Amino acid sequence: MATARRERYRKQTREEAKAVALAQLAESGTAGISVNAIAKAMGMTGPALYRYFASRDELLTELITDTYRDLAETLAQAVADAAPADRFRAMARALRDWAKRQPDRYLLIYGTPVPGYHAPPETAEIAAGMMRTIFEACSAVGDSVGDSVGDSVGDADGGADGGGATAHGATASHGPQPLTELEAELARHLEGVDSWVPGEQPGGELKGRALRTWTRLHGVISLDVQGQFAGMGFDPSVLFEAEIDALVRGG
Amino acid sequence: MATARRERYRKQTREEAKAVALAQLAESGTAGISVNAIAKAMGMTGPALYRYFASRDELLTELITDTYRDLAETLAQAVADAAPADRFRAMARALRDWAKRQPDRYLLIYGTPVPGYHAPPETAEIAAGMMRTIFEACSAVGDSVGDSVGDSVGDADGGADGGGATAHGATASHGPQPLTELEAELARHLEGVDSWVPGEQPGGELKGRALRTWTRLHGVISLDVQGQFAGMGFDPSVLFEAEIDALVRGG
DNA sequence: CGCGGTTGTGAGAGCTTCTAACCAAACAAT
DNA sequence: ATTGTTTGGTTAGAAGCTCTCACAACCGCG
Repeated sequence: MATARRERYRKQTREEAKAVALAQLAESGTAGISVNAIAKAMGMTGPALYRYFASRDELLTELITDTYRDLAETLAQAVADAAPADRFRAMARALRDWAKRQPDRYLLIYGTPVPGYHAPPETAEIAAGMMRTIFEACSAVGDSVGDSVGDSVGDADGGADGGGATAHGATASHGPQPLTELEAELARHLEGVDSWVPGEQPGGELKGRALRTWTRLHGVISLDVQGQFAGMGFDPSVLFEAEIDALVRGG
Repeated sequence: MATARRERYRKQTREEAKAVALAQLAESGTAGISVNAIAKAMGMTGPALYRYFASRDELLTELITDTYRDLAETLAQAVADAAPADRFRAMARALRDWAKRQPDRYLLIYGTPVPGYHAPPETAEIAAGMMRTIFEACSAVGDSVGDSVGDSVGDADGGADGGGATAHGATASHGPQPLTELEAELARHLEGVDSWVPGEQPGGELKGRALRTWTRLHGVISLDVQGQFAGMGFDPSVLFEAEIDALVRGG
């Protein structure tokens, strides 16, 4: 542990740079993040920062993975802290609260993808972890309410082929972008989730419920965060709560 | 009529520039749109284009309003063409088809807002028109199914104050950004919609249904278009249809 | 102490938006 | 037909960006 000082200092300035970048993101959007400006704000010249980040994209990537991790942890924490009966609501509200507290970071991961940027493998892993948390919360709602209606969303239209290499083949056929390694990774993680939920068939009811939960919550959160509700004369949080209720009722 | 040639030519090159910009958008995202590159592709130097567009932002704005108009017309057309009983499904499918056919344009209006960009007044007007179409489709679903359950989403939490200057005051209090004229305009249009639907109270059941329709459809479409479903081993269109069913059933 | 890797600097290439000055062609009017 | 004005295009240049390179300064280790 001799030269640990160097590394500590290095990590420290990296962290500082990311903090400044986050501030720039908050006030000027993704495109407002400038390596030069960050360096200047830190009291050094532009090219110096390239000793710490290979490129602007690498900095953005790190910002994104950090954000993913933060959100995933927040959600998991909310679920862990809540009583089993409240887990679903706790998860949903934690998601919205987090997004409203830092809209730019929400848009950073769920907004328009950065031009040349392609998500690194770590992202898929963390995203899968988040899906796991949502699954957990969804299965918790079953405990408190009972699985009521439940149309299977996964296997209607010649739907989700059984286990095994499911996602691999299926995705390659209809997916807009080619199947990358990270996506295969995510698929593996999701299969793990499928088999992890007791008594849950791949593509079954619970998966559909989790998917709907994800898309519906994202629907109101993303529109809200982007200000699309502005001037419409209603409280987005009321709409959000209504969606939670609908989901709990088993829609 | 005399100098109409000039204007015709002018409009023509503006249109050509926008077409090239759209092509650039499709392959490089929003940030990939470059005035210089467009001009070069049209066979002239960069600054020449500034005779036609005051700034890059103005070009983007025009792209956005065009897109809004296109989508609004597509939706309205789909609703008009369908039998009353099928109007809701037709509207929803038209929305998704349009988005899947040109993902970048969908993200252009519903993705992360462009850094410095602020929507022009026309946008609000067209957006209100789109909401009208959704309303129309939602009221049509009432004809074929009956209004079933229906929790009022607009007026729970001290909810939507009655008519008059509703949206104005309400939005200023909780909206993230300040109330601009265009937002007030949108609010007025929405109030018009409220009173336009026969027997509908402001903030009533139908408004909640339309809002939920919007957010849910956007939820699955936006995640799909951004490739967030990649590698998950299911068909997004099945999920979309399931959401349509849930909405029809009165969720 | 001295040696070596790490960190910072300034210069500069190549890109961007956008302004300024200048020139030519097309239209309008006397 | 010869003016004058408006419009479309050019090159030059400012200010910004990312990113590379060569060089100097420092910090820690032996």
